Amino acid sequence: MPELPEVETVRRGLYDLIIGREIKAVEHDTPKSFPNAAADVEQFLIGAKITDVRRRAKVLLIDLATEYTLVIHLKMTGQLVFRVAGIAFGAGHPNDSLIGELPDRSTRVTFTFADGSHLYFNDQRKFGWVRLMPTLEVPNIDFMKKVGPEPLEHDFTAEQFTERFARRAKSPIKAALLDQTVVAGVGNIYADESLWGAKIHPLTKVGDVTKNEFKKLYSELRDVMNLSIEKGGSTDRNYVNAEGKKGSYIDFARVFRREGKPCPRCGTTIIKFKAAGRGTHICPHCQVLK
DNA sequence: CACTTGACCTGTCCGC
DNA sequence: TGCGGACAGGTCAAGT
Repeated sequence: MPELPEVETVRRGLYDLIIGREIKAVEHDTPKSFPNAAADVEQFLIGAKITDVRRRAKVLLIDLATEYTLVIHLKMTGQLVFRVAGIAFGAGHPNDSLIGELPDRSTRVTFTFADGSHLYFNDQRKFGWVRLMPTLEVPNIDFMKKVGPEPLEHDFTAEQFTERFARRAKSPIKAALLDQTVVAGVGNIYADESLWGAKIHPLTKVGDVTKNEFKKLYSELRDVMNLSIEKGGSTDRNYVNAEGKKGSYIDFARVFRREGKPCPRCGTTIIKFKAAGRGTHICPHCQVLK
């Protein structure tokens, strides 16, 4: 579910809500969602205060004063929702809330803070996970060692972006865009949206994408991700922010989940097919396979 | 090493 | 209404 803009939205929300809070207890319904040794939990999590909330690619990092970090991946259906004790943000709230009382049946991990508030990790499909590890070891995780640069960093240039694709010359551009070791944080929504913006067919071989097309793809990807962060991310099904509310980027999407509707640029009917193993949306007039 | 496919899970939607 | 199958925003491991 969540891609870079969604994870960043959760990060910003959590940053404002949980910094300085002290963890009093943790419960989980499945070891898969929280695969940590009880001794580590007792020593480095319980009683620890939260000092920072960071993000790298689609991974959330909640730093603790014990110099341990909660490393969290939401995968397809993960949610991290904060609730003040006794107050249900879901009930009686405007219709931007997707969930009601917590915990619910998808709640996998519950953190209870010393003041009685809670942080819930919900995950319908159980692909996601929360792991506790020393802060200094986080960069040594295989994923962190292999993951590509952050596309929204100010000093990340179009030239660097283009170079990252060089070794994937024979891949369809969409598969390479989704490859986290090329560039961090791109998922199915922003791959389709940025390829439409740059007028590139998703099955175009990387080696056939011109320098100018890469330049356009680079700026479209950054624009679409920045716009999404501004809109609080995309809620297609499950995604909610740290307060349990939906994001609205999907209302601004040009092709994603808009099959059968007109292309906003030329009016041609948008089609959906399978590319790189994923549902893929294009305008067949604007995006032509070379 | 580059590239593709299937697996991991649960829920929902669509066609019969 | 019931049931089987396809599909869902992400990685991994194992295959070629």
